Parts: sequence; structure tokens; C-alpha cells
Amino acid sequence: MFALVDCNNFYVSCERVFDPMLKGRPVVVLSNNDGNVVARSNEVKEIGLDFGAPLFKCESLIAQHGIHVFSSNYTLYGDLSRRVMDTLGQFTPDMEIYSIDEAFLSLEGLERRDLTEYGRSIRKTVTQWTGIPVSIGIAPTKTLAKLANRIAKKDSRYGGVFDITAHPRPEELLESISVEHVWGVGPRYAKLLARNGVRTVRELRDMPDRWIRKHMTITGLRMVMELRGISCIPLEEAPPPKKGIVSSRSFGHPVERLEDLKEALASYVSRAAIKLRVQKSRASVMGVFLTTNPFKNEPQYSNYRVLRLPCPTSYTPNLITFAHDILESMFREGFRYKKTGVFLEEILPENDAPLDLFSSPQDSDRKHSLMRTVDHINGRRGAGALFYASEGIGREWRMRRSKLSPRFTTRWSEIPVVRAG
DNA sequence: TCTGGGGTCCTAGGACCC
DNA sequence: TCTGGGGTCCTAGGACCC
Repeated sequence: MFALVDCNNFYVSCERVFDPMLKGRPVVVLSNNDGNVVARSNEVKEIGLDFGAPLFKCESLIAQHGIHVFSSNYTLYGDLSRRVMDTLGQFTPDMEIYSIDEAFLSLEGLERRDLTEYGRSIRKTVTQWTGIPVSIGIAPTKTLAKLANRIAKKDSRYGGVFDITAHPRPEELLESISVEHVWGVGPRYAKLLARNGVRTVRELRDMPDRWIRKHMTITGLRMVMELRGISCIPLEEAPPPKKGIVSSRSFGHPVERLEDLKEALASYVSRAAIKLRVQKSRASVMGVFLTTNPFKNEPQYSNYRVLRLPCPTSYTPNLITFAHDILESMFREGFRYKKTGVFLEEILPENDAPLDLFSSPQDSDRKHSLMRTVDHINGRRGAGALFYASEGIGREWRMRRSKLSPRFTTRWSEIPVVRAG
């Protein structure tokens, strides 16, 4: 058995933890650059404001309903996420952190208990310890746990915890849910299924294997098996190392100068390299891309180039140099650029990476320990305590975040003050 | 003025080999 | 008219997820 624990409207809930006045009020959180709405409180969902709506298209709705708007504050959300996951970890070590706001828990060995009760105790503890409300779905497979979670969230009768095996009429339940809500059915498959007369989860579950295999690949077949209660997607307790790492951002304002692009790119490379070192690996191939704003009616240019590195590395200064070389080779004067980014590929474990033919072992060790020290200091003092001069100081290209809440939990200077009386 | 930033897996088809 | 039978590796593109 699995439980899927999912934080309700996670980013909104994070904002509410430190400003209880927001409870019961309509709140949204925006994507990077204050572009689109990526999180909505229930009040906002009821108003009918869609997920992903560009901010500039919903200004009037925001004004009309007095919606509170926040820029995304990933430092805060990341920290609260860690607290939620630590809390869940108290209940079982057999757990998969699936995303910033979701985790699967294995309930193996607990089958004899009342799992709904168990779920309620998890839910209560998370709320008490972190202030974040969660919903919990319980089922024999991950795919069904996802569905159960949706029911826990939607149907207030269940009080945030729903065990699918405890439902008296499972056939009716599956018949009442439409296929597009199944984990693994996106808009394309939903259309394909509709064309073939499959509209409900029950109908999907009962489709012939051959048809599913043919039209939805092996992945689809696994999904259908899971709907039948046969577990095919195991818990992944340790996330496999990433095979590719991308780091990119849109700019807050159009950027025209090569120097500014180089600064921005250096900071993205630096972030990508940290991710590389966290998973103890090195990259053999680097790509850089550069693009103008396709939404604008103005001269467009975009390009990307790929470079095989002379030897796999995770050493930030070298990676920045290579990225700058690629960028300079593509850069063209006279465009208003919107975005640049770097990707790292052919990632190998540190131990498997061949030695650098062009530098001595001592030199490699020195680079390695320099990176370790920088990462350590940034880990203790906060990201960005140490950074590379090539990342720039002025950072004209920074993303827009005009409605940012304080980093309540990770900056001494931004910790909230409690006043008595 | 204003439209995010990451990831995964699978398949078909081409190039190339014997 | 009729045009082997496997293999492997790579890439592009399609589908999905949060």
C-alpha cells in the first residue's frame, strides 16, 4: 500500500504560514519573472482564474476580487518543503520525495491498521509542526494513490484523507472520474481516448492490453495495470542521478549587451555546476542557448550550440569559460534578448570520469577542494555568499520579482518579529 | 510593459555493421 | 514483378510530470 501526501496549494500555503491574515482570502503566487499564475488558493480557483494565466491578462480579476499576489519565493518554499518532508520521514523511512510538495510513503506492514486513521495522524502532525495543510490518498498502487489524493482534496466529506480500499462502491467511484485526471494521461492521450469512446477511469481500466500497448506505449500499459491494482511503479527512495541538468532564466528586461548576457550565463552555469557536484558527477557535454522574445513583434534571433568538453568536469571556472566561448560564437549585435541558458549532458559519476590529460593530479585535487570549500561556505552562509566575479554585481538582467515576501526562515535579517500584547 | 523552469521515458527511423 | 535478416547506435520528436 502507498500513501501520497500532497501539500494543498503549496506556495500559497507557504505564504500563509507567515501571514495568517491571508487565510480565507484569495491568494496567488506567480512564476519567475512575475509571468504566470502558478499557485492559487481555493478562493481563487472558485473565482475561475486558470492555472498558468499570464499576470497581465488577469489584472482586472485581481483588482475586482482583491486577490493577494506574490512573486515566487523559492528559498522560502524550498525550506518549508524540507520541513514537511522531514516530518513525514518521522513516520516511515520508506518514502519517495516526488516533487517539492508531494511524497509517496510506503505503508507496507501497516495493512492491519486503520489506514485512514493513520493518515489522519500524519496529516495532523504535519499541520502542527509546519503549518502546511496536506491531503493524503491511500491505495495499493501509486497511480491509484494519486487518484485517491485528488478525492481527498476535492471532497470535503473525507477531511483530507481518503483510502480507496475503504470505499464501499469502487466501480461507481472509478466511473465518476474522467480519464484526464489519471496520472499519465495528458491532453493528447485524453483526446485519443475520447475519440475511442473512453471517458471514465473505469473504462480506461477495462481497455484491452493490446490496444493500450499499441497507442500509449509500455508506459500507458503500466498505468492501466496500476488502475487494476497491480503495482508496477515502485517507490524510488533515492532519486537516480540526473542525466541532464538545465539552468536558464528569462530576463526581467530585454538584454542587448554581450557583457550582460555573459554575466547572466555565468550565474546559470554556476547553479548548474552546483547541482552537478551535489550528485557527485561531472558533465562531458555542454550546450548554450540564446533567444529573443518570441511573443514580441520585433527582430527575432535564437540559436544554440553544443560543445564536447575536453574532459568531464564539474569545476565552475572552467565551465564558465567554455560557456562564454560558446555564447560569443553565437552572439549577434542588435537584438533584444529575452533568455539564455546552459545545459549539461553526458553526466558521469565523479569516480568514473577520466582524468584530465592536461592537468596534473595535484591540480585536479586543488580544483576539487576549492569547489568543496565554496559549496560549503554557500551552504552555511546562504547561496550567493560567495560568487564568481563573472556573474556581475549590478545584474541588470535579474528577473522581476516585484511582490516578493521575505525569506522568513533562511535569512537572519528577514526573520519575522513576534510582538506580545 | 507584461507569457516559467525544470525534468523523465519511449518510439520510429536512419546510418552503419556483418 | 521480384529486392535477406539480423544487430547496434544515435537522434528527433512526442508524450508525460511538477
